[in-house]
This record gives sequence, C-alpha cells and structure tokens, in this order.
Amino acid sequence: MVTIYDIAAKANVSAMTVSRVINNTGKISEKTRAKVKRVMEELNYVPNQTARSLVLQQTKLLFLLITDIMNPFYTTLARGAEDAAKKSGYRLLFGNSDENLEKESDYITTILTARVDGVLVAPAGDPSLPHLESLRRHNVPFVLLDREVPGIACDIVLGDSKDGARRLVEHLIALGHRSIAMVNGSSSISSARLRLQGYQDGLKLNDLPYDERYVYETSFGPLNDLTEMEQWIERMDPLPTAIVAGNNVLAIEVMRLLRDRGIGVPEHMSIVCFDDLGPYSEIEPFLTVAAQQAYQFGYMGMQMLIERIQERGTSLPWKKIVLPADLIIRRSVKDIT
Amino acid sequence: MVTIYDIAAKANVSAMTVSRVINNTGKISEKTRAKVKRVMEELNYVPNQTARSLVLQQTKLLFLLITDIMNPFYTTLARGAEDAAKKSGYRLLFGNSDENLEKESDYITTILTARVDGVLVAPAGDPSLPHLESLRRHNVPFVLLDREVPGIACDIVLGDSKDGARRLVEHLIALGHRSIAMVNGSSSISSARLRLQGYQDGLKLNDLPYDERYVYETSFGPLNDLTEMEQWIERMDPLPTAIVAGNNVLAIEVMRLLRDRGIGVPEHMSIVCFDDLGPYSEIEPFLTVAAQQAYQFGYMGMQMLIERIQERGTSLPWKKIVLPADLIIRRSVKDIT
DNA sequence: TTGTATGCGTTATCAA
DNA sequence: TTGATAACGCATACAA
Repeated sequence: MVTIYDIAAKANVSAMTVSRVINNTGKISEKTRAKVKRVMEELNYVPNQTARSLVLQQTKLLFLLITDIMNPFYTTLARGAEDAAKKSGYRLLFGNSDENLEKESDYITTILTARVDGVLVAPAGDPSLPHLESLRRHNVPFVLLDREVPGIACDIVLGDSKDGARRLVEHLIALGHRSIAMVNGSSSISSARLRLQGYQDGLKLNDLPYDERYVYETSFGPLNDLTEMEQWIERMDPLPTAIVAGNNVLAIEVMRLLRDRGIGVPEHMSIVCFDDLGPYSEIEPFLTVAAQQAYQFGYMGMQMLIERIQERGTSLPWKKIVLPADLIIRRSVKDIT
Repeated sequence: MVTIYDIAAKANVSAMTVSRVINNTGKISEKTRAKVKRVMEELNYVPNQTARSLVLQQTKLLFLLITDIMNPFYTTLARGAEDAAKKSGYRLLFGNSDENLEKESDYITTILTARVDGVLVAPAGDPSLPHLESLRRHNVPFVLLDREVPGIACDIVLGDSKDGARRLVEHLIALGHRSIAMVNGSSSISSARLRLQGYQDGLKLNDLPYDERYVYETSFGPLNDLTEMEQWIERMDPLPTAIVAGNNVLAIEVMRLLRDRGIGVPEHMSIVCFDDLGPYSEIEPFLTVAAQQAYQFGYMGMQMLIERIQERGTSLPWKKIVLPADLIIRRSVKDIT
C-alpha cells in the first residue's frame, strides 16, 4: 500500500508536507506542492480513510437504516438521503432491517463499531427504544424517519398519518361507501396507530360506527403467509365495500388475496392505501393512494442530521418536520352513490 | 469514548488481556475473563472498528454498486447479496450509480479510500473499464454482475441475455407476430448487445427480416425525457405489432407512451421485456417477461467475492456463472395467429 | 515554508 | 497466563 511516507521519500520532503498538500492546509511553496502532486499521481496514491478516521475521530460516513428495501417508499427516500448526503460530502451506508427487531439490533452494533458520524433511522417500532437509547448513550447523532418512538426525544421527519388516513376514508365515504374496513401495520408502530386514529376519525365525523372486527392488524412488511389475513376477510360478514390499507405493501397483498378469491377490485371491493407505488403507478394508474413525499423524507432528514452533526456541542432544540400526504385519486374505488 | 485501556484499568489487567478476551485468542484464566467481561458490560464498551481495521489491514466491509436503486431487479439482487454477506460475517455498503459514469467514478473513489475488502459491481457499461482497472491496480477484489466489460478478466455472474431475448421473440412469433420492434439499452452495455443479438437470432431463425429502423437504443435507466422515444414510434411505418423491451424500466416507459397516444396494450400493441417487476407483478400479472433470477445474482456473486477474498494470494481461475432467464407468460401479448 | 514528535485504538510479537 | 512495546497511516502541536 502506498502511504504518505512513500510519497515523501520519493519527493524528498517530509510526510507532513505531503499531508499538507493532500488537505490543503498550511503554507506550501508552489514548487513542492507540484512535485508532491506529481509523485502522488505516479504512485496512484489513495488516502487511507481508516487511518484518517482514527486520528480525526470522524468517518464522514453516515448510515441509513430502512425497514423494507423492496418498498418504493423507502428506495425513493433512500435516493433523497443519498443526494443530500453527497451534497455535503458525506458517504452513505444503507441497512435493511426487514421490520425485524433482531436485524435492527445487528445494524445498531454495526453502526456503533463502524463509528459512523450519524444515523437516519426508520425504526421497526416502539420496541426500538433500547436501540435508540444505545445510540444516544454512545453520542451518535440520529434522526428518526416516518415513525415516532415514545420515550426518546430527537429530530424527526414524519408524515401526517392521521390526516392522510382520514382523507382516504372521507374519499371513500364521498363515493358512497358506508362499510369500510382497515388492514394495518402493527400497533407498536406510531404511524400505524395514527392511521388507525385517522380511520376512526373519518368514520366518526360521518356518523359511521366503528367496529373492530373490521380492523385487522399485521405487519407493514412483506408477509410470507397470508392465511391469517384470509381468515379475517372470511370473518367479516357482511363484507365491507371498501378497505383502507395502512401502506402500499398491505394493499398489494390484500388485492392479491381478493382476486384469488374472485373478488374483483374495484368491481366488488374498493381499495385505497398509504404510500404510492413508484414507477408502477405510471403504467397502471390504478390504486388511489395517500402519497407521501418519500424523497423529501430522506432529503430533509439528511439535512437535519448533517446540521445536527455540524452543530455538535451546541444544544439546538429538537426539530420535528411533518409532511402532508397527497391524495391521488385513481381507479381502485367504485362510485356507489 | 471507552477504550480497552479504560477496561484494563478498571479490571486491573493489561490492555492486551482485554484484547484477548474480546477476540477469544490466547489462553486466559476464567477468572480474569469473567472480570474483564463484567467491566466491559458496565462501561458499555464497543470495539473501535476503525482502529482494528488499521492494524488488521481489513475492514470486513464489502461494497455493492448497482445502477438503479428503483429497479426491483437490483433491489432483489441487493437482498441476495446482503444475505450472503451477513452469513459470512461481512457488512455491506450500497451505492447507486444511476447508470452514470461520473457517479460510478465517485463511488470507486469512495471504495478505494474506505479500504473495503471487496466489491460487487454492476458496471455502467464498457466505459467502466478504467474504474475496474483502478480497483485491480489497488488490489481490491471484485466480482462483476449482470454486465461484462471487454478488457478485464474477472469473476462474473451473468444472465443468459441472448437466449432470453431469442425466446421472447420466438414467443411473439408463436403467437403470430411478424413485425417485432425492439427498444434497448445502450450498445456500450454487454447485456444490451446480447439482447439485440438474441432478438436478431430469433428473427433470422424464423426467416423474418431485420430492419434497424425498428430498433431504438437508449438508456436502461429512468428517462426524464421521452420525446426521442416518441419520435421513434412515430417514425415506424407501419407500426410493429409487438415490441421487445431490453429491460423492465424500458417496458414501463414504452407502455406509458403508447397508452398516452391511445395505443392500447395488448389490444393494439404487444409488449414483452427482460426482468420481472417484483411485487407489482403479483397484483397485476400483466407483463410477459424473461425473468432473471435477481436474488441469485446477488447471492452467488457475493459468495464468489468472499471466496476470492479468503483465497487471496492463491490464484484461482476466474469464474463465470451464467444464469438462465425464465419466460413467464402473462397477458401483454395478443394472440394474432 | 518545512520538519519532528506524538497519539488516535487496536493487535502481533516477543518476553516474562 | 499475562504484559510491554511496536506498528498500522495519518494529522495536530510545536519547533525550526
């Protein structure tokens, strides 16, 4: 491996001078600078970030932990985070927890040992609290994305889940639906709780009864077994005329299930959901959704994180950004007025 | 920051003993081991991977460079790579080049300075050669994914592009199509070239003429301007009855364009493409595709990479894995026999 | 403008 | 079974 000492020897200067050329610090004569640069080229020198990190006590490495790499909401978010990180000269590491606390725990260990400068976390849920406390204890700045975790105060970017869910319900009601079910993520996740509340609010505002048999709670992530969901659908009697899905993944799963049972969407069942489907929505503009500004989640979250890192020491108050969801009306709801 | 010296002091041993406990090396009495472990717990000790990397000359960090993070082919591939890396105790960094040589170049720099132990690369195309040469020059083991680059010998996982494309064409022909166009990625990408050849082979085997006006070459990545593609479609006179798309992204773009112009798929135009659409295909099993085994690309590529790293020094011959594509017949082709 | 000494946190080597 | 010392590659403080 070529080191600054190799450069120094060949250029007849000290290692310190080489370091100064690399970092553009201190005063250096143009002649030696040119000479050092030439030797660096010749030897294909690449600075060793590991050594640099050790002495500088910073890695210029940031980490983004998402819960589902197959979900366009998170990949779009990742692009936003990537762009913002790059703009500020940080590199970005990704991790994918699969909505799984153990995998999340592994990543927290990785994050701690790798000494990254900061973390963007979409937590698996409320039980993620000890993970976040661990980050806090080790002075790793972090920003939460999409989900709040009771017990921890921090910077956070959220979507307006309650409002979005309420609007989805009211859209259904406006088109004549009176029997509306909901399939949702785990109630240990703040966004799922808020979406349920929004659903309830929507019903109440329109004098419709809330019936918990019409609500099914499962995971936001890809399910490998749909039999429970199937049983829930069988249990509902009569069937609702519409279903609100807590996110896009659930919407896809419900639709697949319904179609397999010969229940056409939207002919026999209307479906709406949270989060858009990325590029798919363009070829098949089918699902009516409450689209969140995924890219902004990543971009703004990353900006907050970097600001937090750079203002280290000073005690900025915690910031909370709430992004509205846009109702995009397409064809998955039947007008039955 | 808590270091092994803090542990050592509090446990009344030397730093070396602490290091031995951490790494399970050497002989240590059960008593001191227990004592050291207790102190480590008390102090919330986390090993500093940066320091460790510096002395061990390895980071246990691997890198996966993909060209389109929004494409389910690559996210599925990423999951395969992640699983395989984890199984062997490596951590994984992701990068997204956006089919863009400059971004790819930036990531190569990142890879070099971060001193990762190895890289999985889906190269942007033939012009990626200098990037790969740079990796080779700095002794960074790498495995190519999905695309060959003339001029570099290395381990590689490929799909059988030529065969897959030929089968797509023959499927169309079997359903009566005689006028078949192709929209493809850049000819500076090996897979695009092979898919074009497969297309040509399919025509020739069935005594159909090849007409280059029916072939349009653009980028495999998301296009921000579809006017050129639109002009190509307008130029074709008469319109073909079917189009083969070089990948899933192109298929989506063509379909959107056609539908905007009132050309229904598959009523007025049949479409097939390379690569499946991930979860979306499950709710809307529409596109007939040559599905590649995306997960296997990542998983097997990662295995090869890790083997290459572990057999460092010994000179294994380069390996080449070619994965077949599965023809999945759905509803995007009209039978006009 | 340039160089020397020192330390970042860890592990390998050798000695006790 | 344990410990002292040097080294990994670089940057900071201070000296020249």
